[in-house]
Amino acid sequence: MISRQLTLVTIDMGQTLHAHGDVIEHVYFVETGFISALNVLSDGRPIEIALIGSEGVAGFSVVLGGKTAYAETMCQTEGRAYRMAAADLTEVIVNAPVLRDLVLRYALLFQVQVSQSVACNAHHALEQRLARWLLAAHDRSRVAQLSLTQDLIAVMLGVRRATVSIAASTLQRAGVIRYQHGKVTIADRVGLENAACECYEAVSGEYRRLFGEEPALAID
Amino acid sequence: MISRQLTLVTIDMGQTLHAHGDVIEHVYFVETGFISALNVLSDGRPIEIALIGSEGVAGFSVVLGGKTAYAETMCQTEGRAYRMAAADLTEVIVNAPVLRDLVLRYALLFQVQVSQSVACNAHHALEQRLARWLLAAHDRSRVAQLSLTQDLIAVMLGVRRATVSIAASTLQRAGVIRYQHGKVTIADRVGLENAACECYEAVSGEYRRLFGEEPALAID
DNA sequence: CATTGTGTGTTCGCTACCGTACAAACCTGG
DNA sequence: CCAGGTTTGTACGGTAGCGAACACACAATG
Repeated sequence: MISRQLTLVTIDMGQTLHAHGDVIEHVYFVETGFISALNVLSDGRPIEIALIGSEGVAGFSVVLGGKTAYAETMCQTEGRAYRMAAADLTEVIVNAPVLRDLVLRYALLFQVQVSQSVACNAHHALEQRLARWLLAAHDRSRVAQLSLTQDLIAVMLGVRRATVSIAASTLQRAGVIRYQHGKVTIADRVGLENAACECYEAVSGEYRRLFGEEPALAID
Repeated sequence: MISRQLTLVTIDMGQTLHAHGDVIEHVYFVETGFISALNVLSDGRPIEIALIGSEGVAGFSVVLGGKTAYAETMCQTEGRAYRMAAADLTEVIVNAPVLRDLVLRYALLFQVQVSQSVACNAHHALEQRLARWLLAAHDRSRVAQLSLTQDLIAVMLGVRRATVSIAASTLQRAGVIRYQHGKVTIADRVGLENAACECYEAVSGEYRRLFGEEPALAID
């Protein structure tokens, strides 16, 4: 009965679940909302390495043998998650091969996201990257209107806010998004997909390959 | 007796061990030399996401449940590696917790490398990144003179060769490296460390944290 | 209603790196 | 020792994004 060790908790926008270097006390199986995994440089500048939604687990690196968090995890929306003590997870997976394989497979998907971001950041224009990011956020929140400032997105993408503003204006003029004071609305999902680089599709494809056909994890 | 399933093979410079999308037939426990893990965009442009040396295993993603390779692995030097059938590895680790934990911990280190590259590529100047890359290559080959053209390094770092040439000239004028027609010599290791960004130290530190104190894997 | 804070659009000059190109230096094989 | 391929240095104009700054729009509060 794994459910004994799970607690449903609410997660708040801006909340840090794991700070860099901290011992990982809990992992979070996301239910709703989404979480950014960040790499923080010594001067404090963070940059996003991957987005975590209901497909994922924040703090999964305990399963790979990590005691402390390398990536920070920070909530980008309010939402809900099942929290589990890290020690319970590492213990329980010994005799729960299905759960273990699922978490390991997620670790692989996470890695694919980060790898793709390396290529994307190196070779794709900001406007495409912004579109890709909005699509990923949209997938994970499933609402058309997101509470996201350009300032925040700029930090995630590792660019200036002004640069995001210009790219967002272009997308807005094309009619695919609308921006209103801290809120983005996805007006034309297909248009946004066309505006994004291949990286969105590359990661989605890998997600389908890894998790596609089978049912979602039923926690009992 | 794991050694029964291991074959010592030579790896050649330029050889591709896993191509993107291919079924992973074998994994390679690197003995000498080093291997680049690459993310290839659909237009064919590759970019390096991590370096694999004797600390690592090319093709480790089978342990996470991946059947096909997402990252390409390509040898940057000649060297030696113990090759093992992927199926044998996944089978053997069921009853070899030490080996399994070691490979999983390596998967985590690999992830740290890729994550750090995201931040590094976004925020650090090419000269620092070049220094970082040379240090990583030097660590893994343990020889001061490396057979590496600027063209190759440019592809790895995702920049033009001309840009590498300029950065290399600066490092050369500072006396930390020497370049002679396809061969780089590390002349001043400490100077090179000073020229590199924090990312080199961040990854090394994480390596020590994950693998530092214990003896290397004794395969018997 | 006025005030204050927050978010957005846009500007300035600046720099790192781009794509392309070409010549010089270097190694190798005949 | 010469010819041809490889590697490196350097140049050109072009551009995406930088840091800093400012005005304006909107939202929340008293």
